[in-house]
Amino acid sequence: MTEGVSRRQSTLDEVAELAGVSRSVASRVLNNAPHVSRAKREAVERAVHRLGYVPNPTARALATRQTGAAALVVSGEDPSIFADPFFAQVIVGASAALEDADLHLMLCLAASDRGRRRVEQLLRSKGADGVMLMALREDDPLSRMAEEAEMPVVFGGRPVGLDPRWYVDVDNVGGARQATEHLISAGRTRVATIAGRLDTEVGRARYRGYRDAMLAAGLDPYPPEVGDFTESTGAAAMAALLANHPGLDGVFAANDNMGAGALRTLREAGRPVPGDVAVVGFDDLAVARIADPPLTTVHQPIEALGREMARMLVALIGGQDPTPLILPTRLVTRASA
Amino acid sequence: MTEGVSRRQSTLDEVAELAGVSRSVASRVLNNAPHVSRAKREAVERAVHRLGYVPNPTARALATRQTGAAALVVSGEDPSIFADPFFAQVIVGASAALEDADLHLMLCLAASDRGRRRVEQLLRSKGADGVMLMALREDDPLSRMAEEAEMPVVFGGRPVGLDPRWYVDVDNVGGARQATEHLISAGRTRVATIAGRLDTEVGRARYRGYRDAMLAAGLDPYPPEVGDFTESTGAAAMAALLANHPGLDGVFAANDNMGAGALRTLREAGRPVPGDVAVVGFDDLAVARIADPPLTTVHQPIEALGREMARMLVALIGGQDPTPLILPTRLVTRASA
DNA sequence: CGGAAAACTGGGAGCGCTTCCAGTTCCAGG
DNA sequence: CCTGGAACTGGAAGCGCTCCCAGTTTTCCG
Repeated sequence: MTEGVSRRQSTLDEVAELAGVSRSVASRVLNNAPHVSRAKREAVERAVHRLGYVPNPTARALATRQTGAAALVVSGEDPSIFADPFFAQVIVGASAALEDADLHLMLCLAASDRGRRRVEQLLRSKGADGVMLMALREDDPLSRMAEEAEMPVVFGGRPVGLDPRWYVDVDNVGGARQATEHLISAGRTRVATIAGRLDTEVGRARYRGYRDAMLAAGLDPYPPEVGDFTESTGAAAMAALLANHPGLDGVFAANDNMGAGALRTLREAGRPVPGDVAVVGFDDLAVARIADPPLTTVHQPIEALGREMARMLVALIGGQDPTPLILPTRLVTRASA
Repeated sequence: MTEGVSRRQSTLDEVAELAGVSRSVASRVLNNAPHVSRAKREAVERAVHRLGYVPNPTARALATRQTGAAALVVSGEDPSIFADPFFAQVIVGASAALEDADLHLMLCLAASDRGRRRVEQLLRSKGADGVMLMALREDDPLSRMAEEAEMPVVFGGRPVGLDPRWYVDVDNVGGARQATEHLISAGRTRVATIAGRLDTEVGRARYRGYRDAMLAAGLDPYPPEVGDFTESTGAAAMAALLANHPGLDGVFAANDNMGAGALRTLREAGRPVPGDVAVVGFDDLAVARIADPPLTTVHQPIEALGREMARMLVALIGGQDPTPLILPTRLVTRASA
């Protein structure tokens, strides 16, 4: 009859006792530190095995002043922003890199006031060894908190109006320029843009890229029609564009969701794509492949973004001073342009 | 000149000293426990404020034997399974519920062997107060680990071959039946199905629902054409179906991704939807709305799934014994059927 | 106004682990 | 056979907080 009843977790003391050594030696074995004779090392290992001992991470954390966890904070006033598959990919990348450093991933959706307060708590109480911050808005209270935190902080994408010391970003300006140039080089001259919220750096940067490309080609940039990166606002923006500039023959949408929305509006308006109007998106998410017609878009290495953020954070935690990173983008040509 | 230099974090002892009380009293104030006079309470609060004191969660965890965190473990041999927007929504729900209980969310993608070992470590070392488990496969090693863990465990969706004590699931059988009935009641009689992997409970349950509905209507169920829940395998499965049963007039796809793939194949094969072949999906993710034609599908309350899992876990952690939950689904009629 | 009950207080013993440091032991080399 | 140093070892002092408990002060009635 196996006694499955909750036998208390065994401790390092018990291991040491069973192995006939002191707690210090047992500890050294577990952290494979030097100064342990082969014999004792083996004795301890045997004891660990027999007892099924697992070190208590909390106690270890208290003693070492290292929590063994890194936090990924996603800001935004609406938790649904997180539903964007973008974040899932970031997480996959970050998770893998943290795993390599044997750190746990804490996820904080800092949408509500309450959530933000908890993040502040986390930052100030050193509840994690470091933090990755994403999707900050203009005047986001998290910016201030992050600055005051005496803790490694890595930004994912540069926040508006801040110039953080450590960040990983994607070449949004370059990508948007490339997308617009693609449209222009295909002979389109009346190219409008559906921009993302201009209180985000992504929204601004992609608009800037569009604008640069237009000016460089000697064309007049259109005033940006702004959406909030969702399909429905993309559709609405496209409708507005069509109403104000019926003659346009190309559209650069600041992300794929809005691009898909634009395609829908164009379809409903009976304007063939790409025959009449060509459309380019940004992100290269699944929706771009599924859209009809499949959306030409700017691919960005999202998983790599997450991975590099985590790596940078790990370096920071390790006392190094890594340099910021800007990841390249690349145009993916499909049927829509 | 403000001394921004890393002044050591202040401790409860310092607060107590500044407030002129003992550490115990200060502690009681912080946990607003009874037996503290109004005067001392205020004195402590003032000291906390002046020192900018924030309790150290690690020390608290060690003393209370509660980590203040719950883990969400997503199994699967491929981390990309996590890219499914499904999980993002689960997380939004779970995160909100955990926030209410003031618990942090740890996310574990247990794809690699290494990842699985880390989860085991977590389970055995009580590195979290409880665990939510999702996407288990048949014979998933996590099942055994979860059983042995002396820690609250809640399953999201029932794992194949296990009958866990606590879980939250969605009415997959009922939803699939409903979807199939919808097809049948629209006059379709040659209804095939694109099933999800049959080594997952979801895949099996949805196939069972399809089968039940067909039999109940006196129709012959088709053998399932199996995909792995991705768009491309959905497209491939549809192609296979078309090759084997060119006469079919309806398809129930076990999720929206595969449904979207099916739509693509049908479009490429020149089979009008829904005129020639009607299609119904499952999940009601964004892709269903964006698909062309928009996909009729079975809506499942994903965010609620996450929320209820977290709530159940919180109850369990609180020593209660909640009952399993099966969340209802509902048919959403769009153009594809 | 006395005494019992209730409210409050602070000392101290942990929680389980790391790590400093003062010994001990063990070898070469002299 | 002795000596200095390198290799080990284990005692003990924390890490910062909770909480039991015994002692002290109030409060409330009869």
